Amino acid sequence: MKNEVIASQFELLADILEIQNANPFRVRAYRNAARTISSTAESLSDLVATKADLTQFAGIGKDLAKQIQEIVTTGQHAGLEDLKKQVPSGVLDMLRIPGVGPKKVSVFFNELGLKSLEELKAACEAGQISQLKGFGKKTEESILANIGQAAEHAQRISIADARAAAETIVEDLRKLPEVGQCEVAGSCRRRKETCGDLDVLATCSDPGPPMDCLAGHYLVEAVLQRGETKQRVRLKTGVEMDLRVVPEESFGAAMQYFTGSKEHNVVVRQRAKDLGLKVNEYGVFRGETQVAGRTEQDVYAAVGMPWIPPELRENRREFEWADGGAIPELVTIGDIRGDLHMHTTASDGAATIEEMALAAKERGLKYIAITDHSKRVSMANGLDETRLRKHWEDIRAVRERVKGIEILCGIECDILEDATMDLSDDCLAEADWVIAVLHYGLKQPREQIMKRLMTAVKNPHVDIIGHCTGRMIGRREGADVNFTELLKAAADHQVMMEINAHPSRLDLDDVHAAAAKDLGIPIVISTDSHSVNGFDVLQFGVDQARRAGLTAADVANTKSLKDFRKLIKK
DNA sequence: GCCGTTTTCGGCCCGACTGTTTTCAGTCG
Repeated sequence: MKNEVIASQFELLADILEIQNANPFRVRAYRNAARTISSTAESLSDLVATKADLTQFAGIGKDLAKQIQEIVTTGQHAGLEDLKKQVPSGVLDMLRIPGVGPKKVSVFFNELGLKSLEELKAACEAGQISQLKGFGKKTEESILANIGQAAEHAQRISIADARAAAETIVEDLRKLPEVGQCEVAGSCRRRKETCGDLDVLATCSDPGPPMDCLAGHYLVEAVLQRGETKQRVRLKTGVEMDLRVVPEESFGAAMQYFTGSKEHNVVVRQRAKDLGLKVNEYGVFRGETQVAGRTEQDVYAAVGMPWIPPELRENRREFEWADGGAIPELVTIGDIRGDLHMHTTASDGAATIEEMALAAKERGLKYIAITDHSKRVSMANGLDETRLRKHWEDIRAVRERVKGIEILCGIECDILEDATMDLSDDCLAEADWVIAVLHYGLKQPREQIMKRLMTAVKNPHVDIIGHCTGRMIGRREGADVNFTELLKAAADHQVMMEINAHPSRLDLDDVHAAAAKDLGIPIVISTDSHSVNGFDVLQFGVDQARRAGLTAADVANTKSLKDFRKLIKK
């Protein structure tokens, strides 16, 4: 059972308890637990099987440990099943309507007996909602206007789309003479792989000009809220953006506050409280006196901490590192010297070997591996052994012509559904660099997926596992991988792990890349380029590595080719 | 429901905006 399955049961439990007006701290305990569980690299299923102590995890106590055990061993949660009988799922759907929360849903369900979005819509149209105490016409209209959004799936956008939109708007706001500083905050600044909404901060003595600029921006569809300091808009892509305008002396505090994550900030504010201080978006205060706020460095210093890179602000290990006085010096894009996953016209790429090599050289790379598809990926014109050997000859010929960059003869070899490799060992043995990947049969049961991955890891010629789960973010789930088993085997067999930099893959994710690092497994950040522009995605892979707390020393392709080769097992 | 070098009980982060109200509750981030 995947950790996400357990986490989603706790989320559901929290939703129902909220509608039932349960103790809000109890609700939060369930949400915290859900978050902890889904961001844990180890499989709770496996931990339960080995009778490990689950209370080792923050936010999991005796009671929740027992509940997890029940879910894992019986496949369900009896308490949750009871609660689901009391609150129909259609009632929970109402929580997804913007502006509608548990209190309002509770009134709709308990006083009007509404059990679905359809019934709620009909009640609004009949004017029943505005008759309720504490409700008025505006609420009724707002529900009607927003109920459609609840029916759709809450869509998060990729970090690539998020950055493109947010950075465009920030650049335009900065052009205003009245605006001082302007920056992207929120999950986009933390480089989370997807963003639910966007946050932008600006300093300006008068919030009017930046707000007017945003309201009239070509990317903006509608203004949803506008107050003294905060404006909320919906972009034409459907994603919402908050603009906050703050004074200069509060900019650092506002950046800290609105970069989040929420969980990180809870800890920061708790620590401030312990020191007799209060942290809000305007600064750090002792009583009425502001003691910090102009820069983020000042804010962290005031609560006794070094500045923490935004990518680490998830309340995972950053506080432990800060307390130890050693925040890791995270890898940067400038550290990357080689790219070890790319395609050419030999399979499904758009550029020739030479064009890719020249483009890579122009970007300052010192070495690359050409890794076209193997024959199983027929759709992508994958190579059989005869074509592959000819392709490698072509690569060697390009080596002679293009100087100043080293080119490895590689292959992206499929791990077939029956747990054999798509190419023979003899063929793989001739390669400089072998990436093993899953493309097909991603929905196979966990046992078979693991059998396939273990075949690859144990193969003497496989150097790295590429885009480990095969997920496409927002489009399809990845394979059910037992990471504890896989990473241990990779460490034992000297197999590296890839962070695929494509924004819809970013696989390994941050949590599993951190787990790989802990085991000493070299990580390679690769672009999986299919054209000369494909190299542009490198930053997203580096960002994922930074979120995992990786330094340049943890990333194999920051090394010279000579030192990189020492990490290859053969 | 979790958690504890002031604790096993009594805490659990903080403020803006909206809509409904005459001072605040609900929602959101």
